[in-house]
Amino acid sequence: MLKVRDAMEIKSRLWIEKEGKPFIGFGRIKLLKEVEKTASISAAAKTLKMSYKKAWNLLNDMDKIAKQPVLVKNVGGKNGGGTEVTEYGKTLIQKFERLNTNCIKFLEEEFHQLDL
Amino acid sequence: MLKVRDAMEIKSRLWIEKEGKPFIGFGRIKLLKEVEKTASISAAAKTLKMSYKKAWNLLNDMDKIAKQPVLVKNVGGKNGGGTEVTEYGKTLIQKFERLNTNCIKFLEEEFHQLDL
DNA sequence: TATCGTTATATCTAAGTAAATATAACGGTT
DNA sequence: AACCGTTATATTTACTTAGATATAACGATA
Repeated sequence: MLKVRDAMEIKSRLWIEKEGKPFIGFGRIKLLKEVEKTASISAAAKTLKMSYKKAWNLLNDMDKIAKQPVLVKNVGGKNGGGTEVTEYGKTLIQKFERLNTNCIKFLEEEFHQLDL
Repeated sequence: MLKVRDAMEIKSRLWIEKEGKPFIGFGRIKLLKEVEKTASISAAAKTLKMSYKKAWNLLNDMDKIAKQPVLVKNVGGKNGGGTEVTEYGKTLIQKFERLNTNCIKFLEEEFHQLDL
């Protein structure tokens, strides 16, 4: 017998590492998307209610690990500068989100034919 | 062109919640397996280098959430007592580990046909 | 050359979490 | 009844991590 409403739900988090160090994951992709939208690290940090330092650290670590540049940062100049997400960075967002979506779908299917 | 050795690797963590509260996940299942092996919370905590309190809390929370008892705890008596994992608890271990294995396999396949 | 908002970076403070410590309760065994 | 090793629980301490704060560097623009 199947229950109509089962409060149990499967959750998952996935991320990609390079040599044991985190490269991209849920939080970094969310941040990267916000940078893409605002073209600014500080603005992205603000909307995500995250300190600028933390955002900068996350993005910088990611950029150092990536085989191609993820960000183009401009210091000074018009409006103080800003940060753009490269085409490579945009593909990272797309690929990670697709992977995550597929994983969730897979897990939902597997989980629903389980009785805990 | 495919690289022979790509240091990038996909990682995942999955867990099951009930009404927003964690039910079982990587750490709890690992602990539960150790309790099954040693028939003792304190012994399991010691081998996993975890404080008894933390182990007890994790197991107790899990047990409270489960629809059936996961543990049979004996206080006092021969050897001070001990803790046994119920048949239901054993099925939880099996099902979670199978789910996790399947998920990893799925992600590996998806990930390997990705170029980051 | 003064201004502005950003990136870049260090340092200090706070908070949340884990760990350590202590102690009570328990009930077969001796 | 005393002992033992466990479960059960509270309280205190330590630590790691996150957050706040401060400040320098930058370079187009006016």
